[in-house]
Amino acid sequence: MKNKNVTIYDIAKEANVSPATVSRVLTGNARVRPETMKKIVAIIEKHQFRPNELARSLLYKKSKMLGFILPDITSPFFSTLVLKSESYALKNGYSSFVCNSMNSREMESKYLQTLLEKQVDGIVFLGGRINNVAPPKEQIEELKQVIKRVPVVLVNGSLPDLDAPIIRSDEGDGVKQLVQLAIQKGHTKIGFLGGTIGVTSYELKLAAFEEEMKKVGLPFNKEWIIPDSFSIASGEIVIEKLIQTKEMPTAILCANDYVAMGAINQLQKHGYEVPTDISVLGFDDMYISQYFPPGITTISQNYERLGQTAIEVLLNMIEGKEVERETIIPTTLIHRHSCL
Amino acid sequence: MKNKNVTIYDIAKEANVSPATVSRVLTGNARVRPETMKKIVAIIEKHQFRPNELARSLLYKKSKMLGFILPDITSPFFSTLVLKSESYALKNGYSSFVCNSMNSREMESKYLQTLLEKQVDGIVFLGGRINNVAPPKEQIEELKQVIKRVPVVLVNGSLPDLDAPIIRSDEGDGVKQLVQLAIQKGHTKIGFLGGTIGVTSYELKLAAFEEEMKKVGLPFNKEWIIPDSFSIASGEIVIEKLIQTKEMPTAILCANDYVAMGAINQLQKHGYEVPTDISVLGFDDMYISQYFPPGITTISQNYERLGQTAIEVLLNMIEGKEVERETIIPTTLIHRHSCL
DNA sequence: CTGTTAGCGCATTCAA
DNA sequence: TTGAATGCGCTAACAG
Repeated sequence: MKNKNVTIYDIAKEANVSPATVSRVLTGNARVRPETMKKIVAIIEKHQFRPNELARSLLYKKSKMLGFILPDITSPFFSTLVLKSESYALKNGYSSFVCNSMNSREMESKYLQTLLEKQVDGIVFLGGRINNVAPPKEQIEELKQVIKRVPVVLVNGSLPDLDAPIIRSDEGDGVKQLVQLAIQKGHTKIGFLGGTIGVTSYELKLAAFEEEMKKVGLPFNKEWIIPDSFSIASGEIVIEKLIQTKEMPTAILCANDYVAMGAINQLQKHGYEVPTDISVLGFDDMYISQYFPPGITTISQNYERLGQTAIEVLLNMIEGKEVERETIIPTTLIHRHSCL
Repeated sequence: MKNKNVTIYDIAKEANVSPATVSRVLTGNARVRPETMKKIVAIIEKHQFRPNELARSLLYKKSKMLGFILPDITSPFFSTLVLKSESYALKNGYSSFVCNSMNSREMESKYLQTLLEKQVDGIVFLGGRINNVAPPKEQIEELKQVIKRVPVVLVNGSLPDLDAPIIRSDEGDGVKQLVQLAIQKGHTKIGFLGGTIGVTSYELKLAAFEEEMKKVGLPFNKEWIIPDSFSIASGEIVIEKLIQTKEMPTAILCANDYVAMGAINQLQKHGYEVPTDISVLGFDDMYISQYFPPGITTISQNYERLGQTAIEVLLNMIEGKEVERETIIPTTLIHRHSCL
């Protein structure tokens, strides 16, 4: 069986001191006579004693734990963001719970409760309900209750009438950069493919696309706006539909790099070469994108800054400081070879 | 400021009962008069009261928390595995800490300590030091100390002389299936590319490759064994080297799908068509692999079973049951179009 | 069925 | 500089 857990009492007894003194050397919050200290430290080492953080948390009313709620860690966007955030949180002494909701609202609720019960000091919410254009009232209400108890930050999303700080990358501006690039390369017939209707990341990008197209006086052809979802398979589907149209665009913006990959594949199956016959632009700059032939021209979200800022804001809230209601992280155009 | 946390004492006072009674309705471990129950439940609802799990953990000496130590959640292998594991853990009432060590031994050590202090009930260790063929003694020793305090399972790795259960997928058999497939397609000149020397996943696969080649009496040409690492870039590098050899193989096994992708790209740059000129076989069956032209023939590790089994074994250990020292999960050949 | 008490491991008063 | 006592929030005896 496992070692019975050794506590400060055991250490104290062995050192012939009181538990309080052991606690003092552990925290360093009070002076201890050097010899006593040395003796205690030796015994701590000997037993490989580590203080029970749970007990401390109970006392301090601070758990030094953060929760992340996200749809699916398997998606490069979320995994990269979590990686950066977690690393920054650790630097500040916080451990991270990762909760995959699988995009289910019930799971989100369950995890919200669990995180509350575990007494996390803060929650980072990504995707899911905060990406819905019209979320049900109960879902908003639930989160409203949560933020009364623990600080929450929203990344790349929002919820109407919810007073929680938002950290988001400038997706709209990213789309505009893409449109500008296409125009600069001489394209005038530009489509927008993929993305899920009702999901903010799609609606936002589409709105920016329409705005930019109209601003520069280019035709906004509804036939070339074909939503579906954000997967590779979706990219294929969307090309099948595009091919049915009277006329093909010469450049297409895709809702993300997955859609772009599916699109490129499917275009080639139909004999279109990318970028010579048609230019394809992505979004997100996933790890594979630079290698996916011919190399996808895309927008990089600044994951490091996005993650770090989210944690920064969250920690500030935890410390009771005032924080920005919304922080926008710029996006960057990555030139590669899928746009000519 | 935040709501002062309400406790069972507050609930008890408001309901004119003792804290113990409130606790009883919370746990359901003892009968409570229906009316009392109703009253208490109402007050709990009213305050949205949730019991402090930290306090419970302190009492039960069980935190219902699990820790995962892994190099990098951004890698599809790890993220998929974590996703499956976490979901299964949750079904059993456990929350999951995810710790990205970035393949640094110091980070692994730090996280090990943190997890111990947080009183996790068990640890899943993936990659990092347990994937080294010859790890330093201190690293083994450290883990030996850890397993004295908390159950640990090792996934797809091991540490000499460490008494911790191992769950691994049958990588060796996977390689053999690949070799068999190549032979069946008429190949006799087969190479093995990518992978990092000194990392078990490479050494293991290479050994299986050599064994199988010799078993069927095929030439084991050392020129066609070119290690590097497990990245896409590595696949490109490795092809550059392969092209320098006197003679090209007609089929290559790659250490994983990333290497295969890089290899396919680079081969095409040199005018080799996959699979008509050369067959390329991968390993891991990542999400992109089916879409990466021409569709990568590869080996799927059964992530769901791998993850679930790891958690199962860990939970059994936590409950003090005897467990298998080693569990092997079979791998599956996925036929696609990169092997002709 | 319900209340009282004690203790999980720790840090912090307050005295000495 | 050190020790004794207290309480963080909860549950499990033990009485009643």
